[in-house]
Amino acid sequence: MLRLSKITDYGVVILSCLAGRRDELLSASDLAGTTGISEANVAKVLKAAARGELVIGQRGTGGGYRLARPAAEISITDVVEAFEGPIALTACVDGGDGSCSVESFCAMRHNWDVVNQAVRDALNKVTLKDMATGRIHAMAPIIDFSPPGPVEDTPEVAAVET
Amino acid sequence: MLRLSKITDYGVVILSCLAGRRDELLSASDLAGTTGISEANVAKVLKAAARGELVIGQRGTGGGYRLARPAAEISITDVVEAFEGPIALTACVDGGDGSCSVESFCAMRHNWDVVNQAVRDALNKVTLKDMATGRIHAMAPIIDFSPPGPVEDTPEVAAVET
DNA sequence: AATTAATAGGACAGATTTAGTCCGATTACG
DNA sequence: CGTAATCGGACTAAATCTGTCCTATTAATT
Repeated sequence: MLRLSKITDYGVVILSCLAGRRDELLSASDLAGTTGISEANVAKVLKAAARGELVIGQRGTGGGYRLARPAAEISITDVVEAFEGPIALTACVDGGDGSCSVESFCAMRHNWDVVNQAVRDALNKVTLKDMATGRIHAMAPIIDFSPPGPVEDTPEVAAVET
Repeated sequence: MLRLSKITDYGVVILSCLAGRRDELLSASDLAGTTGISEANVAKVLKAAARGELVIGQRGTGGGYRLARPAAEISITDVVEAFEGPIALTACVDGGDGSCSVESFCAMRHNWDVVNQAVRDALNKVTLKDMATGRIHAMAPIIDFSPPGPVEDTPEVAAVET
């Protein structure tokens, strides 16, 4: 079901919370209070986020965390990839090792790559700022795969060939 | 990493294989031979696919499976949802039960819904026929969230408001 | 009628992954 | 020097996934 782990789920909530308070240092326990997530989990999430360079931690008395970049420049793709690694819907993607038992079928690999890219791009269009404040109103996600011919309904096609 | 379970992964391979041979009855062991997936797993996948009404099983001698619909009418969304249930990136979606500890933050729920829909739509554009034979060439997945204004670059916007 | 080839449904143990907690080390401020 | 924080990792329990097997059921063939 394309599930995200809870850590990532928490991450989006916590980072969105930080997004609203740019330039403020919020401690893990502050954020635990605000979000209702247990302090231990908030800490875990923030440590991971710091490693992923999404937030910057300030140690010591009065320390805390703040976003490493403006909220509008951190996408859901960034967050998801920081917590869960590269976005890929199938195991049959990264390094071309022989993990796929049936090489003949791996013409599909190319197609998966493109599908993965589409998902990545979709998530990339939503930023922490949107999650925190905005309201996403509509989307027109289009995967065009008409072989050589003209594009069906989107005039501007971002070629994603791998 | 937005991982699909292996069963679903197998499912796409196996169903794509069936997609090439419309109107033929292929047994589980046939497909195991073709795909290199163990017979037990192929059987498991096909049983699930039959329950999900993606394929139709014919019992008895000479029996086997065939796609329930033309390959071009079965999307990756269909397959994924058949094997893994509804596509949703966060737990905070279905039935509005109070599983989300922080109601105040669930303004995000709306945004997640839209993101989920975008992913669903992206996967919906790829069919088993494409996976089996075609080559997806490009995609332009767009999530537009400019609040009230006109759409950025796609003229035809499928309004996805929940 | 018996046999055989196939799907249908589910039970099951083992392996893997995830979730949540906790402890010690490090850093910075007063 | 003590306190308040981040940082890094270890650890256990729970949940999930994987792969296999067993037993029905169904249909064609002999």
